[in-house]
Amino acid sequence: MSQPRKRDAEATTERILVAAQQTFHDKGYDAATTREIADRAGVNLALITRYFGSKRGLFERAVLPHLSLGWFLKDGLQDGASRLADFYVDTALKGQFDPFVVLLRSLSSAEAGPMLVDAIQKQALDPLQEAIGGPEAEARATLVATQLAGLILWFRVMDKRPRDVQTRERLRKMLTDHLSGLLTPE
Amino acid sequence: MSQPRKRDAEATTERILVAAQQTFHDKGYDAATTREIADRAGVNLALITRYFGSKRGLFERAVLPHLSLGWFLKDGLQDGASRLADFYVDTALKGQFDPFVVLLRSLSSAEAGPMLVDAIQKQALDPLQEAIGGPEAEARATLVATQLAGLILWFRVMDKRPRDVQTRERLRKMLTDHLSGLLTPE
DNA sequence: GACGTAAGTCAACAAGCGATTACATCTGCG
DNA sequence: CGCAGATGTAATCGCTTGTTGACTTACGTC
Repeated sequence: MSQPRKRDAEATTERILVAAQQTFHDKGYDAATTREIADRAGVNLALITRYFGSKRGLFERAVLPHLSLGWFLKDGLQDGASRLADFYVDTALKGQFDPFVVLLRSLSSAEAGPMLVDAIQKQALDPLQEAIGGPEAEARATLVATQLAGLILWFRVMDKRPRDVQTRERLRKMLTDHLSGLLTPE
Repeated sequence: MSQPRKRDAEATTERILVAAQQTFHDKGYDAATTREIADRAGVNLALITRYFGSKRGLFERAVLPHLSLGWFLKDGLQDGASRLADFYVDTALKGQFDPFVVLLRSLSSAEAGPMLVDAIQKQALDPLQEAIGGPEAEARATLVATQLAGLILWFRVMDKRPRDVQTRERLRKMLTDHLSGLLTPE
């Protein structure tokens, strides 16, 4: 059994990364302060600069790599519509780290905004468009992306997820139909 | 001919309001500084406090009253789908004041966020839901709102409006069909 | 033309921010 | 053991922010 070392750079960077994800999720890039991240990690403020160079460097490692849509695309587009609808309407994530929520809460940031826009294009939209294929791919991918972005905004950022199950069930069904028509040419 | 007065409180407040709309549109609530607003208005910084009490007071008068969907709902829902699609896909507003863009860029703000969420519910979503009517009204209104919010995000905040007219035309048509199905029960 | 008040100006404050510095302490290795 | 480098700490720097209060200037009235 390896005794947990009192000084362990690897464990410390990991604690900082997790604290950073939580804090960026809750506040967005600008409003999240390095002091709060350090406090949540139970770590001295200066260690953020030491291990990640800057607040920006921390953001690049804590958030940017997770913007991929790979978890969805890797299983192909069959059943894609219902899988997306289930995940975004039925699944209630209580404040858990979601990189797309970070994106929505960091749009106004002059520093983080451009990074995020670039990352989501390359990691999410381009692959989705390619997976759809055909001459209408761009239009279809845009509608899928904007519909999902709006739902994340509504449910997870503005916290307006419908209370009653019946409404959610109607929503899930309508959304499934809509996405299904968009993902697979009829 | 009334000579423009050198000292005119009414004109000054108006200049501040316009400058505030532009600045909040470009930067969101937190990132917009009172100094930049004052500069854009060609006005002394302290006048913002004098006329509006605080940055928050200025925001409440410059942005909140414009979140209504009245411009759309007043003509009823017939042709509503194509009117919305035209406006959000075809119309290219170059950085002009759009209160919904301000909302998207101010989500992370602890001060402005709650105000905006509350205002959009009462001024936009509730009226839309009532206009649609029927047992499915909430689900339908939610899908309309999230689809439009996503488009505003994509086109006007992230600046990802498709370049070529053909893609936009496809997009406009698909969106019209989709919204049409949502706004009027089939 | 003096004068009171509305309109506008100026310098400064306290608070919070990211980043840096100099110092203390622990750990692994010879 | 003894020491060099890795790891952690505390204090502080320079900067920007919203807000404030005292000051100055212009306008309308008599």
